[in-house]
Amino acid sequence: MAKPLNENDKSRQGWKQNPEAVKRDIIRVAMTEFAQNGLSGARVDRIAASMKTSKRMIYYYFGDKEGLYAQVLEYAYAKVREGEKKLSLDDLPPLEAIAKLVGFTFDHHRNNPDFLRMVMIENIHHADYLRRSEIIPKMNSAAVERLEKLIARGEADGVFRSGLDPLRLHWQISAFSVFNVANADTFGANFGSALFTAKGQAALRREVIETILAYVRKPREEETP
Amino acid sequence: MAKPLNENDKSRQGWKQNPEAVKRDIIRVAMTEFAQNGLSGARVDRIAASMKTSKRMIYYYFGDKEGLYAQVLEYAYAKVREGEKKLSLDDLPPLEAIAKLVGFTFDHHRNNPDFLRMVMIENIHHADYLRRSEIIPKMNSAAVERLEKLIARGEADGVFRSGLDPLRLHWQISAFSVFNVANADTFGANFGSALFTAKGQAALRREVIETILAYVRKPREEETP
Amino acid sequence: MAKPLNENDKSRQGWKQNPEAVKRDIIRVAMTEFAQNGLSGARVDRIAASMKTSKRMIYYYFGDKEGLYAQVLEYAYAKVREGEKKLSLDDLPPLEAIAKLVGFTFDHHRNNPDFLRMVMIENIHHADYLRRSEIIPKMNSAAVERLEKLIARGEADGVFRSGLDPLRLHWQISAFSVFNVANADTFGANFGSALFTAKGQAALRREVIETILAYVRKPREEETP
Amino acid sequence: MAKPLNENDKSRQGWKQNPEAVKRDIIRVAMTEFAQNGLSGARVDRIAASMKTSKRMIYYYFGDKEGLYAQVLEYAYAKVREGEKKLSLDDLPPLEAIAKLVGFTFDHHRNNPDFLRMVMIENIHHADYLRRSEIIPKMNSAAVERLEKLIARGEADGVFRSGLDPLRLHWQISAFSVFNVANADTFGANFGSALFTAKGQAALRREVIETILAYVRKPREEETP
DNA sequence: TATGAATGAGGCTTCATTCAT
DNA sequence: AATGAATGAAGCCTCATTCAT
Repeated sequence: MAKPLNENDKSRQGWKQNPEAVKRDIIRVAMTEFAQNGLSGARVDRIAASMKTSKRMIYYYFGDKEGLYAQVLEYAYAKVREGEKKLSLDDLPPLEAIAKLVGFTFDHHRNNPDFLRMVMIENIHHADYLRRSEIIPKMNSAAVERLEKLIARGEADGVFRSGLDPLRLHWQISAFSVFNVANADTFGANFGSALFTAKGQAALRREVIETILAYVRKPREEETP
Repeated sequence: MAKPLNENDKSRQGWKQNPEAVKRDIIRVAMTEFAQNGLSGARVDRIAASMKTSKRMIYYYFGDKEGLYAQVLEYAYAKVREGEKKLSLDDLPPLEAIAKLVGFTFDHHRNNPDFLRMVMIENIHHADYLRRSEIIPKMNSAAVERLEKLIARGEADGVFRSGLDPLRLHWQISAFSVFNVANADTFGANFGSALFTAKGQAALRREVIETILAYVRKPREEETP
Repeated sequence: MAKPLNENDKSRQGWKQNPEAVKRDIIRVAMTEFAQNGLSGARVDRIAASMKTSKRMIYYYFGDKEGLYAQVLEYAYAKVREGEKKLSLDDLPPLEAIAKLVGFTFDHHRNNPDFLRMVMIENIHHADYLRRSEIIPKMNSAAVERLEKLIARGEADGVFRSGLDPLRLHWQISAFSVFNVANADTFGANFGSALFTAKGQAALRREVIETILAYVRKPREEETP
Repeated sequence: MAKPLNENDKSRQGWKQNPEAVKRDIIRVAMTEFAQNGLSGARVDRIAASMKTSKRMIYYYFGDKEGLYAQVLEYAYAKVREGEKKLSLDDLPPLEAIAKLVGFTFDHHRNNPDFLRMVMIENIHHADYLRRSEIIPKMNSAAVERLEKLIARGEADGVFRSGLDPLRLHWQISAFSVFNVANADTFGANFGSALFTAKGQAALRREVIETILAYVRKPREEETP
């Protein structure tokens, strides 16, 4: 009742005295700025201009530009890893589970381009900030563990090629899904944008799934004892 | 501090009066700087400090920092595309040719990490500078055309799956080869560096080739009429 | 981060509701900060971080940083002048009293380096804050008055040179005792630290006493009528 | 002829392209600012406003504020030590030479208050910048060496007390001469300004000389064998 | 052609202080 | 009486770029 509903109105300062909301606001705005311009290209003033609070708060809560960047990176990972939890594969036959996983990853990365831009920027910085994070490493085990279980099921069922490595399989799926987004601009500029239309992406998605399936699937030779 | 008067007899002051040599020197040094730090992270002063000539020459020959960056980008593409010409596939059976092509691309990208960093940086900049180049687009057709011919051969020989799209196949091969280098730092930080040791890379290389082959190869069902 | 609820039973929140104790705590902490860093070099945040109470209290009790500085200065003078009261010279022969006074002053200043740093800082500020104090001027008469009496005794006893000026004599004693502490760092850096070891200080102390005595003592020529 | 005579006219930029002149100008202006306000109290913008060149040059030539401060400190020492060379004592009898030296030092420090303010500021900083200087230590030996020679002469002539230590004697002379300037403001505020009028200073000067002489002079007891 | 000197504009960050509860 | 949150003003410094010779 007392608090104004219009959060975007800077003069209605109902969001004040709510540190978590202020920090979230800063991170949200900063993520766009960093994702678009990189660490050195980002401008603190531009971030401040888009925030509900004053520039000073960036330093109050994050210390400096790099501190803010580090937090944005953690936030980006947390959000994307959170989204991955939605996927459940346990009640599907192994090959269908693989197909679903690849399709889901492909879509998930497409839907989070800013996350992938942060990842690219981190690679420019040799993953220095990621390595310093204490929480990001904890988020990463799930994907590979899920694949580990799935491979075990597929091998037990006799539908998977033997000797599959979960980490390398994860690498392959990531390669396709990341490259599709992270390198879209240069690939498009070099070879045309056909692959990046709705139709082109649908075809690519099908093909990527098919490629992984073709690799994972047990070849005929292995079938007979 | 003081420049030696007699670096070696042949080149002593010989690079002066030779604009092309001066430009090449600048570009070579600038490529390292841009590849390591990105466009906004690169420092004109650092480039100048590593050069044989003075900072003023950068502006004399390239106008400004962005002009230099654009030239470096073109140089990077030219060098890598030049290297790709060494590969000849025509005298190999189609499947072996594919295997060789994938392996070569994987290796070639590994051997040119600075080129891939420039590509990532271009993606951060939405490929704006690449798009403005007049020479880069001309260099790119070869790869896809070569695949086109190869696919035709493979289909004619009855060893390739039907309906393969050369552009999408190029995309897949690129995805693996680019991701391997461009995302090595974050992937390594997230999942360990096992895949990036000499042994890990060899296994990955084999697997990548096998994956593409598994996809390209005509499946058993298609064999019988 | 979180303050313990039970620091120790007696003082638990006991200093609250006790404005004088809070002010003393602030002044004590602030004196260290000002003495170490000067007025402009001191940081309100650092003072606050070392206090038992919050930063807001500084402004509540002292108005602003300069107000706090002024109070710290007064406190520093009060403490040192208080210490000087311990010295009684009345029951000693005049020359011995001088020797004791010089030695005491030398020691007293050595034992209160923060006071002397405040004095130096005040000199940097042209003694502006000292001049505005209402209580400091009242504390200073004692030293000169004591010397006045002592000189009278010494002259009456015929052991002192005639025409001694108490203010100038106080100035001489101060010069030695203050310089010894206030300029120890630069003197040591320029000429080595030999004079500032325990042994060096002892020798210096003896010499300083001897110098003042040599000056104060009635020369032989004056002895005979 | 071609160069404008009016160096103060900013629009006549004849001083340009003369790095040494520019650096000297900056140092001269900066010394006033640092001497008046200390290191943290000094404002780069204020220095810039008083200079003939732009603020940017401070960073071009001195790196940062601390770098400039360090250079100013060296300049202050160099200038004062240079001035001390003017004094020659060799053709005077030892006691007269001491009197002249003390009087000269007293005057010299009075005439260079900004130097002494720099020294005080250095003491606030624990002589950190002085210690890092590579040239200041080399300037300091002269004063003590001169005293060493003088003491040797005085002892040989039988007019000096035996066992005089040159370093400690230098310390005494410095104590008086430095204190007189460095602590003038607080001493004046505490005890009145009588000692700092022309007349007061003359009396003080005489007394300081007399005090040192009284100490140095061989006492009567020592005269007879 | 070539260079060391010079710079305006704008970047990041810190500071003492006040606000809202 | 007390506090954590918040801030405007101003500080130091860096950058790509141009000038003067």
